[in-house]
Amino acid sequence: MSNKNKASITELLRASKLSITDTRVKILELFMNTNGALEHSSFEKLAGQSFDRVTVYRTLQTFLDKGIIHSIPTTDTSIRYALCKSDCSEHDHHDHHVHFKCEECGATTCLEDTDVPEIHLPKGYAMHNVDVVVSGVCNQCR
Amino acid sequence: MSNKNKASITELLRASKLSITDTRVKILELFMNTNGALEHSSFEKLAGQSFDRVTVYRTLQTFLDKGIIHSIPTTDTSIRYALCKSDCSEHDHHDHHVHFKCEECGATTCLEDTDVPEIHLPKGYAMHNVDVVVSGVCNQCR
DNA sequence: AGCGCTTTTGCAACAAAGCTGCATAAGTGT
DNA sequence: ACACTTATGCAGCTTTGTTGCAAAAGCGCT
Repeated sequence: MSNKNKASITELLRASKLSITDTRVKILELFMNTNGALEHSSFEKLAGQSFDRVTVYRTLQTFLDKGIIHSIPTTDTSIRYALCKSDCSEHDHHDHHVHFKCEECGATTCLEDTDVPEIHLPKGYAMHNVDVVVSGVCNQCR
Repeated sequence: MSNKNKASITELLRASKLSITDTRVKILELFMNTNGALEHSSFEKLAGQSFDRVTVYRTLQTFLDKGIIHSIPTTDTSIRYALCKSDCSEHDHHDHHVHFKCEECGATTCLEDTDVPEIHLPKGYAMHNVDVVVSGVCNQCR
């Protein structure tokens, strides 16, 4: 982890009006070092026993509320989270990229450059958010 | 539940080479009576204690394997299931419609007539399946 | 209808994921 | 450095999902 990233983590937390704690810094470091989505169990594996399960849940929830991370829908029972791009915030959340889940390595990644196409709903439906999850084989696994 | 539906349930099970049991018939009835996706806890609410939790899990897994139902990704911890259209089967599964989750009533429905638009992945990615989940307010809740 | 064989079911026990309340610890502004 | 607020850790609990095994139900055959 470079000093540059450390500094930007501090900045990010401050911008969200969150106090800077070991847990939050560590979890954000993990997100930045991992190019992809993390589920809860990842944190225990990556960070060991260094902090309590409950703290991880609460930290993730806080980050969600502040728009620092977003959740990715899955067909299994765990919830995956990924860092939001810099132009997301608590009240203005635009997360219009495609999520890709690799069937080989299991990793879920955000394809930032793949736009979600426009979807036309039937009459009477109001659209707030669109999640697209593509499954297949990623460029690393072929 | 009409006799017509009862007959078609029997047919459906037979076509999938599954024996016809009370649990399977009852669960399929619940699917047919509910215009939308069901999560596990729904079955306990709708069917009461009439069968064991484990049986429900195993029945749903069997239906998934046979292509009778499909799972819908969610950002919460439970898995939702919906009936597949008649032209799905174990080996030829085409479930190219949009799923809609209403933020008011919480219901998840399949918008059979809303096609999933084509998505162009970056080079090196192979696409097997696309899931689209739109959240917003449904036509019933406005 | 009855018989044997296979498949399903129900039970018990377990594992993982997630939440809540409360006391302690750490961060923040002055 | 101090008081105040916020975050963490612990204990305990709920929900969700799984596995192994014995009993029960469904199915094909006569």
